[in-house]
Amino acid sequence: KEISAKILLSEGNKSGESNIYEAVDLFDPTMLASSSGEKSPETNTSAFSHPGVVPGIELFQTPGSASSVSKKIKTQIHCGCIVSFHMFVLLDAGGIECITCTKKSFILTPNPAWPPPSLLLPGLPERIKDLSAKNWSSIAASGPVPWRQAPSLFNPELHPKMPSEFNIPTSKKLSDSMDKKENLVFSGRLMNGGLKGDASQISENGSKCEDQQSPYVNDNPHSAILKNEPSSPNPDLTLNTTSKSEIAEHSSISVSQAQPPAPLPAAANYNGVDSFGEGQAQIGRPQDRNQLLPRYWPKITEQELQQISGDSNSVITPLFEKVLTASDAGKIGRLVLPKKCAEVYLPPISNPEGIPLPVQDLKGEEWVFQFRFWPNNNSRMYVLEGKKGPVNTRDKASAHGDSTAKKSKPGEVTAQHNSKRNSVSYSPLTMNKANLADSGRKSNKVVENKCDAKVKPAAKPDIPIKRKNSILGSKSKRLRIENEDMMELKLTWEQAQGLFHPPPNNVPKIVLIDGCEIEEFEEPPIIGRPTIVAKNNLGEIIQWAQCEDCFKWRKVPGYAILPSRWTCSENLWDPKRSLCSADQELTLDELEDLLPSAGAKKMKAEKEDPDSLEALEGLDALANVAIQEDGDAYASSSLHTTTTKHPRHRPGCSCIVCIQPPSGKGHKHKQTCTCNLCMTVKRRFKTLMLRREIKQSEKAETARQKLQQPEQSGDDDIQMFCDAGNSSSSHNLVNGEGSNNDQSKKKLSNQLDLNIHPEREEDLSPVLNSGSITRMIQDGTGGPQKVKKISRSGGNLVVSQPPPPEVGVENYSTDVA
DNA sequence: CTCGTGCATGGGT
DNA sequence: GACCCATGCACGA
Repeated sequence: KEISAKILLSEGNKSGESNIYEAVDLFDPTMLASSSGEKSPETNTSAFSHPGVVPGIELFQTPGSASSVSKKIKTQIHCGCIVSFHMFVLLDAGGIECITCTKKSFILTPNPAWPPPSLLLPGLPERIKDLSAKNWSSIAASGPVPWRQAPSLFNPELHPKMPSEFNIPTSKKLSDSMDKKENLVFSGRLMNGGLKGDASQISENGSKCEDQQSPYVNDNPHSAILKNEPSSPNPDLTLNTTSKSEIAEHSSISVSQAQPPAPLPAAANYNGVDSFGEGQAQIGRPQDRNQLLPRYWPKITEQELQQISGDSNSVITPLFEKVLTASDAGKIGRLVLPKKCAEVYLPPISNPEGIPLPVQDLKGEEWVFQFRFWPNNNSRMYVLEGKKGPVNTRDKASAHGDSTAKKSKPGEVTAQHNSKRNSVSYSPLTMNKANLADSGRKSNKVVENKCDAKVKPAAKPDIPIKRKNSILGSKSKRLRIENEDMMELKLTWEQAQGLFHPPPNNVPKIVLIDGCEIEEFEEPPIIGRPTIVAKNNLGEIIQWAQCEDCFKWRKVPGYAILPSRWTCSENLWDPKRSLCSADQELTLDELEDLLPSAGAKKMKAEKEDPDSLEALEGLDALANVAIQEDGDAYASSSLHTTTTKHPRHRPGCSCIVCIQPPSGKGHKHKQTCTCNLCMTVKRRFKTLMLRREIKQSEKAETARQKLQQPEQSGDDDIQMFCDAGNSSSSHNLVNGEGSNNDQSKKKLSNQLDLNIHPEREEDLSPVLNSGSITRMIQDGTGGPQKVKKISRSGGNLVVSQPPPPEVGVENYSTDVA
């Protein structure tokens, strides 16, 4: 109830020499409490607790001292009357008139630029309607009124906007704008505080604002106006012809918007030059207000302005107003400024760093904001930074009804806020009503979030409010990884593990977690070329490494750590085979035995035991399934799938660590295991594979057609070697000898993996593509690009279908991704 | 672990 | 479809 942390910023001074932005805070717990008809401020201690009560900022300009202004204009005016400076209006057509004469002429000369009477209130001259209650009262009000209070009446630029403001919104428009407008409304209401009723109040909720309505709302406002009651507080003309309920039903926006509470003589004043008495001759920023969306138009009332200007001699020109969002009011201390507002009213900045912007609050306290921008989508986002102080101060004050400035703890405020909200502001009914709940939520969102995090459960709302941006909500899309991507991630990671070598001379610490031995190294691993570790005839540990150039496998000592790119020429240990021309020591069969690839295993398994093959596939797929299944935990599972560190895993866990023991020490689940987990995995894997096969057959068909094209079959410059890792693709082939191996060629021709969509790189089948650490090597010979996509996992090297020439190989790095 | 910063994202206009 | 802008979030201090 108590907070409208409205920050009012004033710009400039009379001379226009320097623009000093004045932050004026209208917050007044007492006022607000009374305005909302609620309890004393002491009991309403939270910030933004009222639904729809939102903070806002307004920017004002202070061109100069009011007193000097009044001297100027307290002279004879066009109509011949001599009036005080606050008793006149500036005419659309130019010139000024005293209030009395203006009233007469209103009736006689409606403004043709205005909307047809049908859009307005029947029976009222349009012009009078535009003279909102506030305007009117401003004009008519007694006491010092700054020059700028000659309202929009005399600013022709404002008029084109007016028709839209008067439009009775259709249902959608109404509802769309309801919440935002309500924010304004509430803001306005709170701004008004105990001052006067505001027509806009009614718009939010008929009942809610009854106690605050101006008498003119219910009574005959025409008479009020025609009577020219100086004390008339913001009577709202547009409300007069309808009952309150009707208003509440369908016209809140037009009400709140129809009469900008503080219509601005915008153009005449923004340059900081006192144009008073000089009509429209001095137009500093002619583009000003019309460039802004109406929602940024200042809504401050004259009374509020008076309050702000107060004793100071400055005259304040509202520039724009923004209802603070949650993030604006959050503890980050950043306030996003509407772009147009920033560009129109604030000093131009070219450096993202921005400039310091001195700002004064209502109490005269000075703050320095950093006015800056962020590049954003070829555009800019303007922000005020460093507002933490003022905002926190407001929080504190609002939370405790204490105007002394102390740093607040968001949590406190939050808790109070929430409990307040629960007890008063929100009920299911309320929340269902129009957009009220939305607006309320909006204003409260940041607080809610804080609450969730920091406040004891008791403070949680009774009514669960679905957090729009919950982790599972729309905002989490960035976190979502498509299943296939997950598999790719998992496999890629798995492959990457193969590139890691333990740091030399570093003895691992063996950690036992749930029976799994896990090696821990103090030093980070070395990323090197993956090799196949084996034993020679003497039982010594050796490694088989594949040459980057000729793809032949060379024997290197077990302790050797090879660079990620390694060729025969670097084979220091076997000079005989330090040239690519040298024969490969291993036969293909030997290599097949060596390679722990799924492909190789499967080829054998297929012959021996179809069932075990299925089990093998099932286990291979288990990781994928685990990832797919475990939606919430996918991140952790995908990240931990192949690491040997998984402190949280436990028996029964379907994560990869539980399924696959570290360092190839055998399966935790045997291939023939028929436990629930394995059976589930098998079952699901079958489904998965079935789907894939359907997909693949479609793609294969397409690919076959492509391959049958002459230019494709004749131009085989591109070869892609791609590892299927331990995926179960049966299309893959171990290629031990390179392309000059007849057998391989035969296999290659028969078993080309046709999963790749010939047209699109991203269409690579997950089975084939996933898990591959690819290396695209661009042939430097020019002409048709020769690409070899090589990838390995666990020493497995698989040849897959050559991609089409149009694949953008230039984009691929020649380094390991 | 918290906080600040800067950018990215995506819903809304 | 372009733009705005509220806010999420990665990253570094």
